[in-house]
Amino acid sequence: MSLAAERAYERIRTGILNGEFAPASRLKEEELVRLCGVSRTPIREALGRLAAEDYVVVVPNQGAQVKTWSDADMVDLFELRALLEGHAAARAARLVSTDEVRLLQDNIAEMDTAFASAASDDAKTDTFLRLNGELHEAIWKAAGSDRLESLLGRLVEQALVVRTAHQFTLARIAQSHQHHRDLVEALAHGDPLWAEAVMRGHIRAALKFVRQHARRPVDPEPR
Amino acid sequence: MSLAAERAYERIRTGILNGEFAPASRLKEEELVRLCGVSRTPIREALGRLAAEDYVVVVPNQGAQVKTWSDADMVDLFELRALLEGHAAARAARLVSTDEVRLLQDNIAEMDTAFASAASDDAKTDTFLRLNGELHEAIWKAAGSDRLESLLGRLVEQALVVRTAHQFTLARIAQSHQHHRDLVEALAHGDPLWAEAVMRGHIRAALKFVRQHARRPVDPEPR
DNA sequence: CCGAACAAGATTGCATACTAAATGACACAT
DNA sequence: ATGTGTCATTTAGTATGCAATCTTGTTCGG
Repeated sequence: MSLAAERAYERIRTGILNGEFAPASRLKEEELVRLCGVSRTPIREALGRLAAEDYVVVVPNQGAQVKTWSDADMVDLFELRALLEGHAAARAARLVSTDEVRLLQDNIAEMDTAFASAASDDAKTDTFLRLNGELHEAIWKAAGSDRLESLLGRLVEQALVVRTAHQFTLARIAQSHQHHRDLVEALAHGDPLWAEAVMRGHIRAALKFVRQHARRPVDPEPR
Repeated sequence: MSLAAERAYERIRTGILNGEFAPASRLKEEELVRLCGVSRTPIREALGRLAAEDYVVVVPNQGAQVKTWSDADMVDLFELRALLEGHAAARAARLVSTDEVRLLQDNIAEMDTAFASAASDDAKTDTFLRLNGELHEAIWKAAGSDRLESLLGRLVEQALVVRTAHQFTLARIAQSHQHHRDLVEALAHGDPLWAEAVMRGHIRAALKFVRQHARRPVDPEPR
């Protein structure tokens, strides 16, 4: 996908992730033309890709709508994540190199530092979100399966759609950070069963958090 | 995706699955225009979707190529299948209805009949392939997760790309059929662990078969 | 007052023309 | 003879126009 289409894709995707386009809101092509500064052809290409990645649904002759996720969808999503990220953690425990372990330990240490600092809670949350993403991605990569890595990338991004609606508490971050600490310890020991168990627990805790703080499901926009 | 694009998609996809377009062969848009009888716009839409589903790779400004799968890719694919189909079988064992069990038992019985008949080996293979597909899909559906179902659909179709290269022996079909029989028994008993174990073994046996009969990987077409 | 049919407007689907990029062949220099 | 630069050809990327379809507001009949 080249320049114009790529730009449109990024722009629309970002808009969905940060809530600029509400769930179930309709995405009209002409509207997006004005927004992205490209013509309808690359817009359509971008929408097709977003549909393939489950960000939007495209109904023939009716255009695209931002996809809505039911509570059951979320449970499904996190169950799959637990299964696949657990699997990835187990594989990573077998395959991870000492260099990669060192990077993971650095990640933990950096978060420890951020906790100890005098920064605002928001700053700590931002740091956590960044380090969280880096740590998970490092584990996917260490699992040594391109397919698993890309599958997880997509699944997790879909979970991010709802995250904007949540406030992270420091307690929640501390809990998550402890999981990460356990995870890295399991990986450093090369213990697949341990790593898998911790990862599954980690994801299920995230699900519980999301469900507790869930917004009501949004009704489709009337046409 | 609407009429023209849908037709182009089906046409190209079928061509890839049945070997008309060899792995690594280049798919030029004008060529496909003549073949599918639609203009370039829906062709591009179809190629985009095929790329999202990993049938082809699209390099910007260089067009589309039929994707090639390395041996390691295949191992990866079947490992994921074992994990996810095992998971689906376990869920299905908990959720399956008596009606669905009856349909699965009918499926087994129909294959028994086909085995006992005087039909040619090819006819038996065709029947097996159909019933095999129906049985697996029934289990995915019984697992009660739309996301899992669609994920498995895509994963398994990718495995089909290599299947055209293989001759099924009657012995291989009989082995697979016995797995199916065990699977249905486990589901009828509502035993998730049993169902999952059988399914995992079933998929790993399929991997062994594919690898034993694998063609050499194809080099990308020179440009 | 409600519902169905219709018509005007809006929006998507598809084709095509134009632009930009990459490939390949040929000539030239080394 | 081989490597390199240039240019023609091929192919992909994008914009736009027209046709087909859907949406919606309105009117007419019940």
